[in-house]
Amino acid sequence: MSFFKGQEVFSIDNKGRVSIPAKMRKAISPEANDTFIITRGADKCVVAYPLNEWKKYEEQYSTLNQYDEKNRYFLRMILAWSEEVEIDGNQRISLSKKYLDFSGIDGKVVIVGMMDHIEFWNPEEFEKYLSNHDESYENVAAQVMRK
Amino acid sequence: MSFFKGQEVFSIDNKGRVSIPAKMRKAISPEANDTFIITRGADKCVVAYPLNEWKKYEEQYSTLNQYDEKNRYFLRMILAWSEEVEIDGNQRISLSKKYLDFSGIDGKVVIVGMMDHIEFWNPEEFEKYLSNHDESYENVAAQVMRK
DNA sequence: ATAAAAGTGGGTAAAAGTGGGTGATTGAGG
DNA sequence: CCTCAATCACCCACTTTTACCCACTTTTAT
Repeated sequence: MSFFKGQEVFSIDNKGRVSIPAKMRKAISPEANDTFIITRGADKCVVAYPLNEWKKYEEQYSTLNQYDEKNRYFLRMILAWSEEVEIDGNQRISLSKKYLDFSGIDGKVVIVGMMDHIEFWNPEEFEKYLSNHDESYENVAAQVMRK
Repeated sequence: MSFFKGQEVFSIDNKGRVSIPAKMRKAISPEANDTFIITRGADKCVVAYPLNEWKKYEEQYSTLNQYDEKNRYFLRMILAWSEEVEIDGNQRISLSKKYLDFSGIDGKVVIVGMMDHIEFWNPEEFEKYLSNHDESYENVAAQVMRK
């Protein structure tokens, strides 16, 4: 199982191409078959799951009853935003326009490793996100990790 | 098994022809034999099942008790609206008039991958559908994916 | 210090998406 | 039964986007 971590600031060129940081690349399982699934994050960022990690979610989705209205809505939201991309010969993926628009990414991008996936942020948005949390890191950590 | 995903905005010409998005085309199994079954969706959209996926539903349908009035209604709605089409030399299918009328599709169409099938929406109707869901995506996601 | 790997940028051939013409097929009306 | 119009299948043509290759600079490893 993959476990991504770390943070990098990389360029994104005018074709939407971003390199996958070498350190994170090492965490990709061969089962991913050089393929990522891109989708929107819960926050204002774009996320990329290696194929093998994504498949775990696919399995869950397939068990949902499509005759239920709520389930259909959920599936449409998830799936409509999802797209499969392959890593090119230069270890890059390319993000299509809708993802750049959604996240406001342009020119520079912050890449964050988040365990089973990678996140792409507009650098200013990432800054803003961090500073919007008035609670101290220690406090949140204490709450989250309470047994 | 096929797994469609993604969302595209494509043109539909005055002959009713729509390209199958290349990304979704890659998810079609060869068993589908370049054939789709078109029918109406549960919502105001047109749906297309690759032949092999449709056959799974056919099996389910044939187990339904036809002496039950509700079952008969359901089967008539599904089957009366179903039609088989083949992908042409340019990777397109053509939607006959009744589907365009039902869904209000004209000129532009939103194509959504939904696991075992593809959906075709009038862009405005799709917008409306999304905005009619007052519940936030996170909320629904939390409910649906609750273990 | 040098070689290898990582990150960045650009050119080009192929694929994808879109539109139209034509001859065969069908089906309604005379 | 025949005719004409509408529909459809097939072919070709064009534009835009994507995939693939090469090249260069910077960083890392030995």
